[in-house]
Amino acid sequence: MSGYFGAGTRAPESELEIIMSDMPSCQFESRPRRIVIGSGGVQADFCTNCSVRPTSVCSVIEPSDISRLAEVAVETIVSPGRGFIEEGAPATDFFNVTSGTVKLFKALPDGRRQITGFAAPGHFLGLAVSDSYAFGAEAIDTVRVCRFSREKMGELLDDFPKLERRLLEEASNELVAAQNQMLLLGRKTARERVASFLLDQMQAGLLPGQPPPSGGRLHLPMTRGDIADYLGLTIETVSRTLSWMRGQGMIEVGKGYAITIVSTAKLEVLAAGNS
Amino acid sequence: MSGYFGAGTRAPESELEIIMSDMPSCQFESRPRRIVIGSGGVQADFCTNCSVRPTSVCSVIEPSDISRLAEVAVETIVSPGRGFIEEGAPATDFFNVTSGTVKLFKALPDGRRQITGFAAPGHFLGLAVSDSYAFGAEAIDTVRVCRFSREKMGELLDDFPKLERRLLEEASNELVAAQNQMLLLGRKTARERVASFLLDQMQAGLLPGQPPPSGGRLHLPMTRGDIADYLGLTIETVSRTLSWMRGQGMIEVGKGYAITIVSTAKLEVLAAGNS
DNA sequence: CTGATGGGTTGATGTAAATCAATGCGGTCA
DNA sequence: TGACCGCATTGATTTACATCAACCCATCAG
Repeated sequence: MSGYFGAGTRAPESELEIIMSDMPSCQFESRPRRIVIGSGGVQADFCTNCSVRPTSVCSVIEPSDISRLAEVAVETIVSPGRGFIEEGAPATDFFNVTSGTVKLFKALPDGRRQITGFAAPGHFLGLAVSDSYAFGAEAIDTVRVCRFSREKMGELLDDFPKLERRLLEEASNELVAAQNQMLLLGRKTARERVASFLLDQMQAGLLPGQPPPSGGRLHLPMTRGDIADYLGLTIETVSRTLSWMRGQGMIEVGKGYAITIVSTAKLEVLAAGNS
Repeated sequence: MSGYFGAGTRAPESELEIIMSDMPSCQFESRPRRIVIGSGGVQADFCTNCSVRPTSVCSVIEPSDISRLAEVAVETIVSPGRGFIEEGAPATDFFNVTSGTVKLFKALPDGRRQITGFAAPGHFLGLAVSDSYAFGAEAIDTVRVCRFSREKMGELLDDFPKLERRLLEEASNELVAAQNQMLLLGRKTARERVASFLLDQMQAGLLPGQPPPSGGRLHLPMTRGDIADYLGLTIETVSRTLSWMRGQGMIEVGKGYAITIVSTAKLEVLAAGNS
């Protein structure tokens, strides 16, 4: 439990290209695993121009020190459906999502799966402490992440105390979200869960760094199966509940991954715990 | 979201005695609320002799600086069933549990309740960030806590960077526990939940700072109702499941709050996800 | 064009756990 | 002493959701 940061034993890797199959955290991936890599951290504006820097943990690093950040960050592109953190594997890296959406999950031996959260751009991954990852992570759509080795992250933390405070803030926010999710999973009905989920997704879209949803229009990148695994339900129940909400005039269900929230008020009544 | 620490506006309070009814976080408490207070932080050995210091966040403060800690800590005794953090109330303080067990919970408007965790001695409370508490806290048995104002805590963090890292570690551990609980609540059956709970409680007893359970003997301070609210079940289901486990020769259910684990192996098979 | 595949919806049926209900038991208070 | 209360256990019944199953509609490969 000591040796919190800097305990990593990862071999130095190329700054410019990585083949995912070399990463131990991807051994469970069965699909073809060629991974495209963005240009590495050679130029300083790699971080300066980062679209999520203003909203991510990196924002606490002063522009004058930005090169330090760029040195240790390796940008990686993960294609849809690909996993890049395996539950239980040695925790060698931290990640910062720069685009796309990631699902985080835990699984039981028989395959039952609980998605513990969705990570949008700006989200920091890998905080869970110990020598191995406590959860898995998989790209939903095309995802870009900044990868930091645990070791180098430790050095950064020593040099930039602000970073540590920011990580604590990040962790605390996660904790609040986790507690809300426990209330949802333990005590809410299917309808309440789906309503809460839709409102949360709308809220997330209103945050800086996300494309703003206009007129209640949501673009959910995840499948019904993902939503079910997130809400502790089955695909069928999610589908039926969405259909019921459509019938109630609460939402409109578009083709593909589009859902439009027609009545926020009705959903809020539901989510708060009425039926 | 900024003004993380040090945003508190709490008036200076007596170091020696506190009446709980003066605390805004206790307005919801209907029972008589006279609270006994331990001798305050006047002498330096207040913290030096603290039984949980070795295992709590306070352990990172050097003995030479211990007086700084004692200055800002106020020891409070909370009697059984009494709440000392109200969900949604202004978050003015942090707490460190020094003895007894605390339940942390969130509630829906109609009274449904989810216990998000039990806090044992050494546990740090209040990490959830924002101006108001995201959860409530209530003493299960007689509880002693060290209280720190948010403001003073901010000063401590500025002066002792190690403290910040320790808090991050604490938060990360909480996060792992929360993820496990999400898996439990979303995907495990009643039997699996109760088995996981019993094993967790045994594990918690093995940690330093807790009375070591001998021969699988557990003393659970919480009621069946608390267990149910923690596991997302009803009282009846918890009771039935414990009876079933007794019938299976997995446990023995004693009078009051005593449970003896007879077969850890059988419980582990259950908890891992077999029926 | 055609069959396969993955995601989604909807219907019929089953079941784990909730709900409703009765009973026991150990405190505590009048 | 007896009435009451909180907590726990156990039984009967109900129900929300899971499971099983059929089907639609894209997309994609051959």
